[in-house]
Amino acid sequence: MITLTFAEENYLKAIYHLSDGGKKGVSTNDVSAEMKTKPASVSDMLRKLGEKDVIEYRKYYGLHITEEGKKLALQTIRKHRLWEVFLVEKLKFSWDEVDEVADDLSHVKSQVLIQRLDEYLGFPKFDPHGDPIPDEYGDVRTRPRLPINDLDLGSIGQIVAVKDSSPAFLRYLDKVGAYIGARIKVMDKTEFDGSVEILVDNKKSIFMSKDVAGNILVMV
Amino acid sequence: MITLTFAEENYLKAIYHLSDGGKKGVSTNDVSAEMKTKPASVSDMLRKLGEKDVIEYRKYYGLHITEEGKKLALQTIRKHRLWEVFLVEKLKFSWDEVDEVADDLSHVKSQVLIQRLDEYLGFPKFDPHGDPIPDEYGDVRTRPRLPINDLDLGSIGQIVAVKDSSPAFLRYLDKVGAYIGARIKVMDKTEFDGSVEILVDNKKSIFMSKDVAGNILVMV
DNA sequence: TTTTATTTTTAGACAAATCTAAATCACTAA
DNA sequence: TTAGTGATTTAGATTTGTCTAAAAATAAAA
Ligand SMILES: [Mn+2]
Ligand SMILES: [Mn+2]
Ligand SMILES: [Mn+2]
Ligand SMILES: [Mn+2]
Repeated sequence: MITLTFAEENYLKAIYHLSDGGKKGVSTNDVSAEMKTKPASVSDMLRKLGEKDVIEYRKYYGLHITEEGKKLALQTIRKHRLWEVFLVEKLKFSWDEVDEVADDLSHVKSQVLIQRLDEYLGFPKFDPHGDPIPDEYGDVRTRPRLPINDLDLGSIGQIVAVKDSSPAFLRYLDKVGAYIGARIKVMDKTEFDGSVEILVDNKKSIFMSKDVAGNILVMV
Repeated sequence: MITLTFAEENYLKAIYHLSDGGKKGVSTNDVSAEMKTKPASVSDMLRKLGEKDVIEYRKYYGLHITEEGKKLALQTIRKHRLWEVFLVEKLKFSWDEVDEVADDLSHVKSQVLIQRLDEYLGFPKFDPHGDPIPDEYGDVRTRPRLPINDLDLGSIGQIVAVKDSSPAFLRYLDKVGAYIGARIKVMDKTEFDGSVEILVDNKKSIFMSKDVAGNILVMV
């Protein structure tokens, strides 16, 4: 049985995200930027993760996450997202405050704890940012979703997730009145700068830059 | 502002308990036994805790916890006990399963988390083992309580806490039907071996050894 | 193809927390 | 009052995770 340390677990989760769930290859510098540690530290960690067979690592050529690695990462992600649900649903945190705390909580060891928490929360399928919560076997039911950018003029959809979960971005969304579950319609698209105007819940109109529109994911 | 590492926090909590809340002096071997680490490791840690002024440490003569140390220990204890309440009240853990998990949870950094948790739990005053939960300023309202041993024959009282919180002892109490809040009456005391017979809730009679009786605390 | 720039790894150091083995101190029992 | 025992500390090693500085490898440009 593979056991990971606290830090290895963190790296693996970051690698999973950078891998886009296992498709893309990932470089040392990618991981360094994501983890905010120096490339030298990353090299060392990659060697260890390679030895534990959770990634396939070739010196100077980056890494690929393995099936085993994916499974373990998904367990950590499951815990993280369940705690995020707990913090928002039960403790009334706002969605921009939960990530850091959930990161801490998700390192608590007990299996039973997570089972009971899941049950207590009513087996939620998505976290406060719209990201799917893997089940205890690591299965994750993805739903097709695309950035507002990719919608045609006049098309309608529903906001189901955000790509960027940084507090700054989430607070911006709060301010303009965008939220997970909101029904939207694309009212205008500006070719020149990629900005978009959408109508939320048939009531409120929001202008947003290309950058913002690219970070809001909708289901059509 | 004094900041303690994960391990220092654990040691300080153990020291607080061994100090009986600050009265008694504590030896290196005491701490070693409590923490299940070697005396050599303890010596090193005591030096560090001494440098941080959370204990007063004289080589070869043991230690005393300082006021500052008490405050910090009580913060950790507060977190620990609030999490224990959460696990029992909300996640349906039994009282013999919570200590280890609560130990992990109580190292999560966020202040806000603990405030919100406290609020969510309805500002509980006691944990599942009957121990008082310090408030955010470290104030702890103690109530007079004494071991069943010290009760006279025929006297009545109410179980308010246990001195030993080990799973083995707690499961024993479950088995014989003793619990926090139970009303008891001392029916018999045997001088010879210190064993006691009590009547629980005017219904169930329990025989217990001196050892057991000494670990059940009652309010008269 | 050769040079240059960028990325990545190695080497060496450090802090934290632990251990074992050896040395030292303090108390106690002759 | 001193020898011996037990408690405690020191010395030195190990693991984990991080860093800086320097070396090496790859990728890009000339
Ligand atoms: Mn998160
Ligand atoms: Mn999330
Ligand atoms: Mn406890
Ligand atoms: Mn307790």
